[in-house]
Amino acid sequence: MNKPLNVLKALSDRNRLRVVAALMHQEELCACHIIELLEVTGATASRHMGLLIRSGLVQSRKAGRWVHYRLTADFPIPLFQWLETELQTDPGIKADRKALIKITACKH
Amino acid sequence: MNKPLNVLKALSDRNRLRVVAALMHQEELCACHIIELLEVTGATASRHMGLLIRSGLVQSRKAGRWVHYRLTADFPIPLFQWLETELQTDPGIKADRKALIKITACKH
DNA sequence: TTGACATTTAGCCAAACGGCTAAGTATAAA
DNA sequence: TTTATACTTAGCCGTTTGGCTAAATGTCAA
Repeated sequence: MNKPLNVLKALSDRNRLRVVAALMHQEELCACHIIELLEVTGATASRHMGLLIRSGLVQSRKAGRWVHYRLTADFPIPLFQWLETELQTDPGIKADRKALIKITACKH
Repeated sequence: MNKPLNVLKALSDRNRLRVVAALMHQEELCACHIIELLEVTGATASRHMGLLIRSGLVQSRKAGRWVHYRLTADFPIPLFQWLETELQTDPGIKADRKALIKITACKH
């Protein structure tokens, strides 16, 4: 049960869940956007993203000095559905979405 | 995002996931069955079950000296679906199901 | 090639977690 | 009412986790 367990562990941290929630409505996010959103150091953000990648939920794309993250094509659909309904009305997530509008305004 | 986060945290432990997987095919399990399945002390099992209950995934029913656990009626359906497909073929879970046949043979 | 910038890796630290034993509570049986 | 049984709560202890800073890596610009 390692695969589903790793997925559940990956999602069972507030900041990682915030990133996944953001990627559910954002297609792609640069590392620096995630740093700004979570208000953590680059090192911390990088470690979180590494864990999400190893869980198979997220993939990364390197573009020059920047790294862009997105959900993988095989992100489990039922999980996506459940998160969508659960997080739709969440105040924290709604605040994040609002914050992301400003954060992603500066393109890389 | 506390509710979904608590659900994810509740499921992100191997032993708790094993219990939930068991309850997906078992309707109801007594505490002593869970102790036998996980091979942990009663105290440890009790703490895990308390956490699952507080997450809203599991409910308990006291019958005399025994406590029986089952999934709640509002166990998230997409989550159930996903776990079912992911765990269906898992060797550990299959072994658990087999073990449960013997464990639940003695009725309370 | 050098310098600046974006990200990752290594290593430290406090907090959270999961196991245990021992003690407490509740119920049934003697 | 006493004793045994089923579970929970409290408290200890080693491991994991999530944050940080500092150092390493990789890429672009000057």
